Amino acid sequence: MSPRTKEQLETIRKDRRQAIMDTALEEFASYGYESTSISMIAKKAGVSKGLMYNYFESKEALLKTIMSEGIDEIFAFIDPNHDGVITKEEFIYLIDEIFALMKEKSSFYKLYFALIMQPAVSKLFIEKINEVFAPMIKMFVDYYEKKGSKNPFAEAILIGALFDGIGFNYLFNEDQYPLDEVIKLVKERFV
Amino acid sequence: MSPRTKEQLETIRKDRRQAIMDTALEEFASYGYESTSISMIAKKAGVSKGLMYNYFESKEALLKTIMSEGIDEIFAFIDPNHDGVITKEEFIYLIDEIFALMKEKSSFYKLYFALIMQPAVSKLFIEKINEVFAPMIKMFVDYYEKKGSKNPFAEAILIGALFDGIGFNYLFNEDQYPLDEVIKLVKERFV
Amino acid sequence: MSPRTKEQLETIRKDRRQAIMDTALEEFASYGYESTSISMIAKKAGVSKGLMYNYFESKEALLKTIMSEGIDEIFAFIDPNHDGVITKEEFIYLIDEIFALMKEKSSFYKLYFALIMQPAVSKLFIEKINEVFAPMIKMFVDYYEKKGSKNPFAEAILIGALFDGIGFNYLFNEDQYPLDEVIKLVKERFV
Amino acid sequence: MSPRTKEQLETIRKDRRQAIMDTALEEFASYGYESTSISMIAKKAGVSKGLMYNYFESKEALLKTIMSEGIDEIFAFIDPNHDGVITKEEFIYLIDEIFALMKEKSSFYKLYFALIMQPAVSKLFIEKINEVFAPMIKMFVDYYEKKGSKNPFAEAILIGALFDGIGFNYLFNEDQYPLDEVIKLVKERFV
DNA sequence: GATGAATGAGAATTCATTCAT
DNA sequence: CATGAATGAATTCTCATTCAT
Repeated sequence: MSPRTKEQLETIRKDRRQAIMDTALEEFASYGYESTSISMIAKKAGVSKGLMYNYFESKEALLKTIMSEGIDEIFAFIDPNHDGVITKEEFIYLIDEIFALMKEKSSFYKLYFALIMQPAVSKLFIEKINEVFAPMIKMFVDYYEKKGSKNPFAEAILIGALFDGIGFNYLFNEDQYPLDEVIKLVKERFV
Repeated sequence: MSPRTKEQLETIRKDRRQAIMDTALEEFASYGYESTSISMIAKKAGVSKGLMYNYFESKEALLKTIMSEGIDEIFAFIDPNHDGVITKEEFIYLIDEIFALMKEKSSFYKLYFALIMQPAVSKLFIEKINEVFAPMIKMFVDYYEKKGSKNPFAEAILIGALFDGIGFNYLFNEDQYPLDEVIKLVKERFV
Repeated sequence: MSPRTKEQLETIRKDRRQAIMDTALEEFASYGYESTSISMIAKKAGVSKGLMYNYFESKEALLKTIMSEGIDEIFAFIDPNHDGVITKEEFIYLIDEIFALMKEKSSFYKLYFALIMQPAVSKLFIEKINEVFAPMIKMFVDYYEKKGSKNPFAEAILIGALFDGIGFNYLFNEDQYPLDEVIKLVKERFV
Repeated sequence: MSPRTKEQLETIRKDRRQAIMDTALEEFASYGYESTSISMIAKKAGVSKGLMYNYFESKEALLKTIMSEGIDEIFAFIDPNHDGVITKEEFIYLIDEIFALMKEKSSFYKLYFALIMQPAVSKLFIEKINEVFAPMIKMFVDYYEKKGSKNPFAEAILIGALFDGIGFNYLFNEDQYPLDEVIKLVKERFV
C-alpha cells in the first residue's frame, strides 16, 4: 500500500469527525447528554474510545461543537435570502423552511430543547443562540411594523414562541402530530 | 420516655418529605436530573444522604414523585371551574391561571420541559401527562367549534403549542421576557 | 391498667428474645447472615429496630447467641443418656436422634454448615463446637474399640463425616432426599 | 507506535482475568462471598476497582464464573476415564482423585460448601451441579448393582454423602484431619 | 494514528447502630 | 421500655480520561 496523500488523510479525518458528531447527536438526543457515555458513542460510530479524544478533547467539547455547528447550520439555512427585510411570500417560505429543518434535524432540536432549559448548560450556548435569534426576531418586528400591527414587538415574540411551541410538541410526538395542518393555520393567522 | 406519637411522626415525615422534594426540584431544574447528585440534594436540604432513602426508595422514585405530584397540582389548579365546557371569560381567566402557575412553579416547568424531550425519561410520565392535557385540548376544540372556527382541532393544537412556546421562552429568560404583553396579545388573538 | 409484675415482665422479655432469635435464625438460614438485615428481622419478628438492641447488643452478638444456644441444645439432646459409653442399642437410637434433630432444627443446621466453612466466622464458634463433638468422637472410638475394629479412630472419624455428609445432602434437598433409606443403611453398615 | 496485536491483548486479558478469579476465590473462601468486597479483591490482585468491571460485569457474575468454571474443572478431572461404567480398580482410583482434587482446590470446595447451604445462592448453580453429580451417582448405583448390593441406590447416596462429609470435615480443619487413614477405610468398606 | 487496558473519582444505595422523644 | 428518624461509613458500580504499545 502506498501511503495516503495529505488530502486523503484530511478527508478521512473530516468524515470520521462528522460520523462521531452525528452518532453523538443521535445518542444525546435519545438518552440525554449525561446518560450517553463516550463508550456508547465510540462503539456506535465504529471507532475506539481513545480515538474519540483525537477528535474532541472532551465530552463537553464534543457537545459544544455539535451545538455550535448545529446553530450555525440553522443560521445558514434561514438567513441567506432575507438579510433583514422580508416580504409576505418570503415569510410563508420561511415558515416552511423552519419546520422542514426541524423535521430533518429533529435530533438536534430535541437536544437543543432539552439543554436550553438547564441554566447550567444553556449558558454555554446562550451567546451563540442569541446571535441567531435576535436578528430573526428583529426581522419579524419589522414585518409586523410594516404590516401596521398595534404591537409589532409582542407579535414578533409571539410568533417566535409559536415556532418553539409547535416544534416542541411535534418533536415530543413526531408520528402523530398534525404538523401540516398547524403550519397552514399559522400562515393564515400570522402572516 | 415514651416514643413519639403517630401524629408527631406523621408531621415530621411530611415536612421532611416536602423539604427534600422542594430542594430536589430546585436542583434538578438548575442542573438537570442526571447532573444533580443525591449528595447535593441532601446537603442543601440539610439531611444525610442515608435519610433520603428513608423517604424515597431511589433517585428515580424521587423524580417520579416530584413529577407526579406536580402534574396533579397543575390539574387541580386548572380543572376545578370548567369541567369540559368553557366560556369566553373563563378562557381569559384560564390563560392568566396557566401563566401564573408557570411563574409560581417555574422550577417544575423547567424540569418538565427538559425531561419531556428525552424519550428515555418522558415515557415515565407520558401517561400522566396525557391525562392532564388531553381534556384540556378537548376543551379548546369545543370552544373553537362553538365559536365557529373552520378548523377547531388545528386551532386547539395551535393554542396548546403557543402556551408551551411562551412558557418555554419565558422560563429560558425569566427576567427579561415580556410575558404580560405577550399574554395580552394571546387573549386578543386567540380567545 | 395495673403495672405488670416482675415475673410477667421477665416472661415477656424471654418470649420476645426467643422470638427474635427464632426469626433471625430462619432469615440467616434462608438468605445468609450478611444478606439478612436487622430491619428484616425486626419487621418479621414484630418489634422495632431499636428494641432489637435492647435484647442483643449487635448483629454479631445475635448470631453468636443463636449459634451458642443452638450448640448447647444439640449437646443437651444428644448427651443425656450416654455419658461416654454406648451400647449397640443406644448407638442405633443415637443415629435416629441425630437425624431427627437435623430435621427439626433444619434452619440451625443450614446456618451451621454455611458458617463453618468460613474461617473468619467459624473461629467464633470453634471452641464450643469442639466441646460438643470431641466427646462424641471419643464415644465412637470407644464403641468401635470394644467391637474390635482394626482402626477405631478412623472408623469414628468416618461415621462423624457420614453424619455431616448425610445431613448436608439432606438439608440441600429436604424434600427429595431418601433420608430413611440412607439411615437404615448406615445402621446396617456402621453399628 | 502501533496498537497491541490481537494476540497480545488476548494474553493480557486471559492472564488478568485468571488472576482476578484466583484472588477472588481465595477471598470468597476465607471471608465469604458477602463479606468480601470488590475493593479487597482488587487490591490483593493488584488491579484497580474499575478494572474488575472490565473483566466481570458484576460481583455476582464473578462468583458465577468462578463456580461455573470450577464445576467444569471437577467434571473434566473426574469424568475422562469412566464414561458411565467403573471397575473396582477405577473406583479406588476415583476416590484418590476426588480427594486429591479437594486438597488441590480446597478454596473452591470451601466456597462451594458454604454457598450450597443458602437457597438464595445455590439456585444460581444448582443446575450445573446436578449435571456433574447426577451421572456420578448413577455410576455408583451401577457399580453397587453389579456388585450385588441389596439397595444399590441407598449405597450410592451414602457414598456420595460420605465424600461430602469427609471433604467437609477435612476442609474445616485441613492441618489436623487424618485424611489418608479415612480414605483407606473408605476403600476397604465401600469398594 | 489507533487501540483498548487501566485508573480513580464520584455516583447511588444499603444498613448496623444511635438517640431524641 | 419502645419507636423509628437519622447518621455515616462502606459497598457496588460507572465512566471520562489517560497512556503504553
